[in-house]
Amino acid sequence: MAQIEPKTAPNSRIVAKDRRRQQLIKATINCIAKRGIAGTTMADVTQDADLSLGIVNLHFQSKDKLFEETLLYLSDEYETFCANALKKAGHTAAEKLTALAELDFSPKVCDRKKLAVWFAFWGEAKSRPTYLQICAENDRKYNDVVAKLCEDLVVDGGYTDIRPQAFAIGLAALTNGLWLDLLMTPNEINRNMARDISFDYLAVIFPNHFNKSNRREN
Amino acid sequence: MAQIEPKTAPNSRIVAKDRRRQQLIKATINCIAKRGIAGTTMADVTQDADLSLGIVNLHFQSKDKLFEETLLYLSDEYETFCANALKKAGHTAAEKLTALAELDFSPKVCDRKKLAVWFAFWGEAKSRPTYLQICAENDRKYNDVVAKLCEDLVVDGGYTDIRPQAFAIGLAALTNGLWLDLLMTPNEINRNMARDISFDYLAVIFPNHFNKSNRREN
Amino acid sequence: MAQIEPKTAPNSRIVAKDRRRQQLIKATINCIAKRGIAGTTMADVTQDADLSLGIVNLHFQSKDKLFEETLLYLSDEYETFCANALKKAGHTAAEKLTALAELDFSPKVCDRKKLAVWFAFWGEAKSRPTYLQICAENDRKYNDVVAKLCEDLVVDGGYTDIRPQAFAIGLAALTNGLWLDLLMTPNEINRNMARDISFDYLAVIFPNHFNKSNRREN
Amino acid sequence: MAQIEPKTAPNSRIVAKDRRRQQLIKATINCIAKRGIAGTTMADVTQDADLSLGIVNLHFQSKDKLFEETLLYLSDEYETFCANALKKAGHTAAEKLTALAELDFSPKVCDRKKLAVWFAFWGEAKSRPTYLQICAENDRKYNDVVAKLCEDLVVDGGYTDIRPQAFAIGLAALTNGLWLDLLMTPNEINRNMARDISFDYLAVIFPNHFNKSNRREN
DNA sequence: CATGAATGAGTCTTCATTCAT
DNA sequence: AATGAATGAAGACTCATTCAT
Repeated sequence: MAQIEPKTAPNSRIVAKDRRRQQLIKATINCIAKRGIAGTTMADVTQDADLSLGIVNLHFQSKDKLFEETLLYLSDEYETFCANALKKAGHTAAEKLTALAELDFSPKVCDRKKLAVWFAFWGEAKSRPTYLQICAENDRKYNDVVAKLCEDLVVDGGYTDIRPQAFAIGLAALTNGLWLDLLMTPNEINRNMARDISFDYLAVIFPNHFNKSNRREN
Repeated sequence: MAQIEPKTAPNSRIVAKDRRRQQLIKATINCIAKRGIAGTTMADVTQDADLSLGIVNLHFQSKDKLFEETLLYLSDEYETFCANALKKAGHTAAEKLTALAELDFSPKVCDRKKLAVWFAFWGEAKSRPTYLQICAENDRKYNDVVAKLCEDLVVDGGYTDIRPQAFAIGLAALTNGLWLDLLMTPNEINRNMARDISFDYLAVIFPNHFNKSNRREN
Repeated sequence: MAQIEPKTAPNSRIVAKDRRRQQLIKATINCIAKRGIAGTTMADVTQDADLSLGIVNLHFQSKDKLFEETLLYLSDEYETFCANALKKAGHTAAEKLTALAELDFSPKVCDRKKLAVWFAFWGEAKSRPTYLQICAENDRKYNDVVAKLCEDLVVDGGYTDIRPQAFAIGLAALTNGLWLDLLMTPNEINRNMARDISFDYLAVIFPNHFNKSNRREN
Repeated sequence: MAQIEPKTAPNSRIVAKDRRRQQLIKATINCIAKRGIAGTTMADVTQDADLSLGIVNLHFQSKDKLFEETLLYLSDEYETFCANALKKAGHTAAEKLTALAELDFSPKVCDRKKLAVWFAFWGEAKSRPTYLQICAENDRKYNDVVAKLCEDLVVDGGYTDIRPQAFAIGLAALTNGLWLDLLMTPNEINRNMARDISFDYLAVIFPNHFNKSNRREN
């Protein structure tokens, strides 16, 4: 309360610069979700951010760079979400896996706007080595975490015949596929249904650790 | 006179017209795979097809229409593949399900070029109602077929606690997610590995009908 | 007279293409003379040519290329003028040198519009390697021709103490310097005065072949 | 109080201001030589001067004004060089003419950087009345001085048939033309060669006052 | 005085579409 | 039916200039 907000702190300039960049990245996310990558112009982005047209080339060198940094932002944000979810979760592997799965279908990760942007970038990845690289790196990290947790479950639950890497790939694939459904057919599937399908997958693989949801109503 | 001139046969014009359209659609697929939707120009497409620049607007009204028809072409092609696979398959639901799963990871469906184009369209779908509609319709048809087969299996195998719709969504999601992996990280996963993951999913859901693959080498 | 102008000659397309390029180069010369290199926009050029904005990038790849080809055009044109002048001139070296000097101050070479463009390019040459190279090549050719003629005069006239290369450099330098005066102070010097100064230079160097002009009125 | 603080001395501000202006003009000369007039931005100039971007519009009103003042600076500098050269020279017209000719090919006048800037301005002069006026005024002053010296030589040497104005124009033209060669083809001509050609010109015009250089090696 | 982030008019360039041939 | 030169709207990017700090 009595604390003075240092408006003229020594590094206020740098802070402001970073804030501008974030502001532009947020606007870019909005625009890509609304208009797609092909349909998003610099004018769209700067108007959404309520800033002047020339500002993007001041803070990013080019449109390409802005888009790339937007993808990096999403990637970093997701990684942070995962790290926080794992930190807050209980100590068992099952609890951690649950936390990750819950995260993947929580509003802050799984809203149509963000999903649209992810798929927009994935859609361009084949023809954009930079996008491809960022996405692949992202995948790898997630798979490593999940595979590790799977190993712990296998040891703890006495499962046989489970390959952690394949399981991790499968779980991530299922999640991504469900996200696609949420993006494309929001009237036929919602976050809760998707989460249930995901947990059911965990339940059939690790019956000793997860129970099948019997919910038919969502 | 009595000579048959196939080139001027009554409906040869229509055939030629259709051939041109196909030629352009194939070129469009090549170009989108190579350059993405945003990066594909009319000049790219017509050069790839070895045709003149003006021809697209002659056979399709516009670039938008060409892209839309390209998506429709892919959609129809996939539907035809499914129909043929089901026709050739044995009469049991398990055999039919197997045929579909094999199809999804067969070279003619699951090559990186085509996957790239599918994801390119999915990436734009949120901001393009026409794309969205075509994709959603596609999904619906596939889900209906799979759900129906699932019902048969449930009846036949005495499974309880399986919701056919959710299973169909899950199987499709898993497939789409695995396609994404094949597109993004072709060095870490290949068609056979993906197919095995898919079949393992079938095996844990329907243990009486499918066996887990025990292959560790692919 | 009875000859039919083949409007649809087999190579009419190519002819047309070349004509467009010339049209644009002519317009570029006009614009550079009027507005300078820095002040000439693509819109200026295409408006002057009464063509559409996009046409430059159709026939030349870029503004830079257009300017470069404009310089090449001027260079080639001057070379052709020289060749023709030498062809038409008498057979003696003095006659040929006279023809070149007359050419340099004739209306078709020495009008303020063209001089302005030459100096515009020379002004940018230091910072534009391509311009520099074209101009240097141009200089070299002219010097070689003049030096050769000078050698003939030396032999013929029994001059001693004349270095052909230095003379050629001097004559060209004088011409270029006079052009600068014609460009900058057209009220104080005109083509005839400049030509007389040039011929006086020839006369003092080769008194046996050239007479000093005694004109005081121009 | 009684202490003299040079930094806050009565006119220190004006001095500092002038120093900044000079600093910026020097930087402008560097940049124009390196990048040309078209290619020189305010950012280039201020970076070269190691000053902040906004400072130009503080000390000069605009880019145009900065460039204009740069040309004026060069013009004034040259005039000062001439005045000093004439002051230091002997009392005869021949000595004074020699001093001017030496100056024109001395390192402080005749280095490629400065020549590049002169030609850059001359190249824009046709389309920039202000540049044209400054350059023309410059020429006029130089011509007047040289014509006056020429008159003295004529009287002193008993030459006939020499028009001082034409001679002055010719000498200046030769100098400017040689500068162009030094700028464009530095590998084929150097300052000494150019000076010799200039002095040879003096020698053939005023054989009683100047001797032909017989140097063949430079 | 000095700074440099911000602005936005101005430019080059691209490219879908048209249309004379 | 086919061609490809031409068009011009639209977009990315530059950069002189402003102004809050």
